[in-house]
Amino acid sequence: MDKLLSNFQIKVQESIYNKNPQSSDLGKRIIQNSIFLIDEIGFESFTFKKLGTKIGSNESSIYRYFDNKHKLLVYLSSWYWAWMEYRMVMETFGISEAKPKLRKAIQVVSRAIKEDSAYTYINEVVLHRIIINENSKSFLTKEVDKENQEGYFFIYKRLVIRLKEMICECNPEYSYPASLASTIIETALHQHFLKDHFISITDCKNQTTPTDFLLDLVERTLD
Amino acid sequence: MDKLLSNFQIKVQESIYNKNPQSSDLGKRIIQNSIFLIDEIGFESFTFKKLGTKIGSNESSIYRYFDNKHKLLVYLSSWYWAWMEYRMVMETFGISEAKPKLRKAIQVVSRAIKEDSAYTYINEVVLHRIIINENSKSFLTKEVDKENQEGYFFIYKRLVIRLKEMICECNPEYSYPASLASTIIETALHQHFLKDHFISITDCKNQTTPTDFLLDLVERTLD
Amino acid sequence: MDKLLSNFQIKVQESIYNKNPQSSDLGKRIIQNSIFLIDEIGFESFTFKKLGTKIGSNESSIYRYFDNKHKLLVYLSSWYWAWMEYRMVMETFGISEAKPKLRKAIQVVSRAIKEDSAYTYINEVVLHRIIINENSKSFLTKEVDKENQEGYFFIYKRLVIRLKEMICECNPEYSYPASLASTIIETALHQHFLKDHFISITDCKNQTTPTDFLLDLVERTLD
Amino acid sequence: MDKLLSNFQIKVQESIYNKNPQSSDLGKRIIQNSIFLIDEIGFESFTFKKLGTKIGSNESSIYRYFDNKHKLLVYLSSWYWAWMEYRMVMETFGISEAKPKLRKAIQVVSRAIKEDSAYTYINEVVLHRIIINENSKSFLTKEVDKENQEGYFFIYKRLVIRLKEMICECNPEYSYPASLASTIIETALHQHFLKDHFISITDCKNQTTPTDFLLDLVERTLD
DNA sequence: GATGAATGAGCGTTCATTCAT
DNA sequence: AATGAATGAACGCTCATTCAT
Repeated sequence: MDKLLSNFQIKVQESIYNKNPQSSDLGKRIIQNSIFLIDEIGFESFTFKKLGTKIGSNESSIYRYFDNKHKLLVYLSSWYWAWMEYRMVMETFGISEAKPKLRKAIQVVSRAIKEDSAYTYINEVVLHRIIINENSKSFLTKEVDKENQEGYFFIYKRLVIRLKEMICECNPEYSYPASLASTIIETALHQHFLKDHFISITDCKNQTTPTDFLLDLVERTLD
Repeated sequence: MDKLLSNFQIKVQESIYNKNPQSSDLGKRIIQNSIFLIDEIGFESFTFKKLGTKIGSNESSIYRYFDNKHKLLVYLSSWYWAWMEYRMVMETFGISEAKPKLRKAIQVVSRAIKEDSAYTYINEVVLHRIIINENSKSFLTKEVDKENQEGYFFIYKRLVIRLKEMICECNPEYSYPASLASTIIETALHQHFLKDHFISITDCKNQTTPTDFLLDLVERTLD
Repeated sequence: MDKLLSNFQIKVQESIYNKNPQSSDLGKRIIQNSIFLIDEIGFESFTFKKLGTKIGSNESSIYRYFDNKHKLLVYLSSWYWAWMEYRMVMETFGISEAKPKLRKAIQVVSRAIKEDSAYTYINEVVLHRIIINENSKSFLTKEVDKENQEGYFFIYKRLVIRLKEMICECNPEYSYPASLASTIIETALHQHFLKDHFISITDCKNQTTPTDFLLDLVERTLD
Repeated sequence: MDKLLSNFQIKVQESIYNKNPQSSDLGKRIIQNSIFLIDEIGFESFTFKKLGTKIGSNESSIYRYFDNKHKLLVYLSSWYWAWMEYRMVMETFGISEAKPKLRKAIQVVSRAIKEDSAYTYINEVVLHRIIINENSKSFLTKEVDKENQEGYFFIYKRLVIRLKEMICECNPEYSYPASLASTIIETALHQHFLKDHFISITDCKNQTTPTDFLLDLVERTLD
């Protein structure tokens, strides 16, 4: 499957970028290094100027690809969720029973990403770290409605809806499948954050991942 | 109780501010108007310069109270959670049974804030709106660990821990009381956001608040 | 005469351009659309990038024709004055008496351009508008003397000198024929501007054109 | 009279600046040196950064006074015309006859400014030079109507109207007093420019100033 | 000849902050 | 204690231009 994935190009909403970063070497360097740089200094301190310095290129070149750092974050976020969705679809594909299928899906979205799959210029371990810290900033803005209409969060929402459908298949009577699905996705990130920074308000440790908590939670809820 | 509350001063960690904004008229105007301004233009666009203009005061005066806008956000956030904790404590005080007590607590933290209690210079309806949008930005930073050590998030965590304890009282066997508690708090905000912006991935509407979803979720989980 | 004009190529100083825009389709599109774009957004906001976008071409292509936007303006200006001179020569050709000849010449340079002659890719109505607004910027620069030596304003000056000669023929005793001629040309543009923007300091209206004022002025001056 | 002038503060429309440059030492240095710098390098090349360097101050300080270089130009222009108006009023004050009064007014607005009156931080000789070159750029913009409504060109127009009234007093029958007045002002500048750069299309020399031409023109026109 | 990509330089602006009052 | 003025630093962005194809 990894072989297969390596040929598969993750597709991100065109409206987010001016020029597809996957279409050139510079574009790939922008993506690759923005992940490292955001991880290193945080999104607030991150600027195109610093990124330009890192990739040995003028910041003006980066503007060819993205209008501003916010759009770049939306891109990274979309890429992450597209990748996540792909994995979820692949890993649950062969499972016919509803419950094991949902369990697998939850595992996919909540497990720690342990090794770099190395089949692209994107380091998924680091990307996962920045998604935990920065994902919500991509939509917690004053422009969220306008950007939502332009499809900026389409992939993210599609993933949640897939999860919701799996929940419905498990228990068609359940009243809050969408809310549960969005809570799972959000919690998968949030508990990771808590385990790293606010350990007193989570039960997750490096051994006990959010996965255990979520699997348990969903099982109790849907049964 | 409202009477009581009006005399009760919400106390916020001293390390956050340079001079207590509750100690002067200017300080109160800073708090009062920062809430309105952040609600209006968003935290990213918010600056001390703009706030200064709004309150008819020089920006340099605001520095007497807060070192930077991030600390002001932490203050507002802490104030919100202190206020929430106070309400939770008050409203659950008389309830002796564990389950109804927890139910009430969940209601308090997740219900829509409908009317302005008007007993302070703080507009809680608007504050609630900015907490939904900006709360996570107060800790999703590179300085989180340092600031956590200085107690910036103490009140927030104490509230979660109170909730966790109520969960434990309901079901001492349950393995993830802290994670569940933090998930409740997070979800209470997040589902509000979704209902306002991403309606396709929530079941909450203006009628069906996050409260219903959370009460149902917790009941199923702990029984 | 229109027939004749359509075959007649307005010739502009070679030193202004790198490649003659009349020699290719792209060149003509550059001229045609630069007139519309300058009219639309003003010369200050006008850039080759925006022009490139408008004509569906890369900005670098425009550099083949003009070194910079200033030279393009000089080109448009020269084209306008060459066209104006041509019309003046044509329309006064058959008139033998000095005074009616001068009167006709003044009419030609000062009248409102009402209809699009449509025999070229250049919209003269719009070009007239941008000449009113931008002509003086072509010479009010620090480089004026150098550019003047290179012949950038040759056509403009030749037109004024033609007018001066007509003035001399009317009244060989008059002491300021050149100043009067240049004032006529300048005033023909300036009063158009005033009538559109500063109506309190002109007597020109849409009915009373600069022509009336100028004819009257010259008549009184030369008699 | 010079004594009197030195106490008289030229007043410029408040809407043009953020902070009155006459109110501080830095403000005066900004005005003083902007005149020299614009004269030296031209308005197109002039930037706040360069001005900041010249006055040994950060460009950001200049923004306290003017939003942009265009507003600074409008300020200089307004100052010039206010100063001109003041001189015109003073020098014509004692003249009761209409014709000599008008002649004096024309002399005031068109004569070469020969010496620095030295009673302010403003060098009028240099200011006159930049007005000749840059004045028209203050209104030949896309924003002219909006700015006109905000009173940016009030002083300029008031001067023209004063001149117009003098013309009317000379000859109440004359049909184009406003156009003649605006032409005089414009020509006073334009002929100065031509004498310095396009000598072939003016009769003005260093000896024969625009004044002679204009006095003659007006006399012939109004008699 | 025309184009697309990339770039260096610098512009206008804002921000957070300091200093003097 | 509060304010106003001034500033250094850096941000986001655009421009004109070059280079390779």
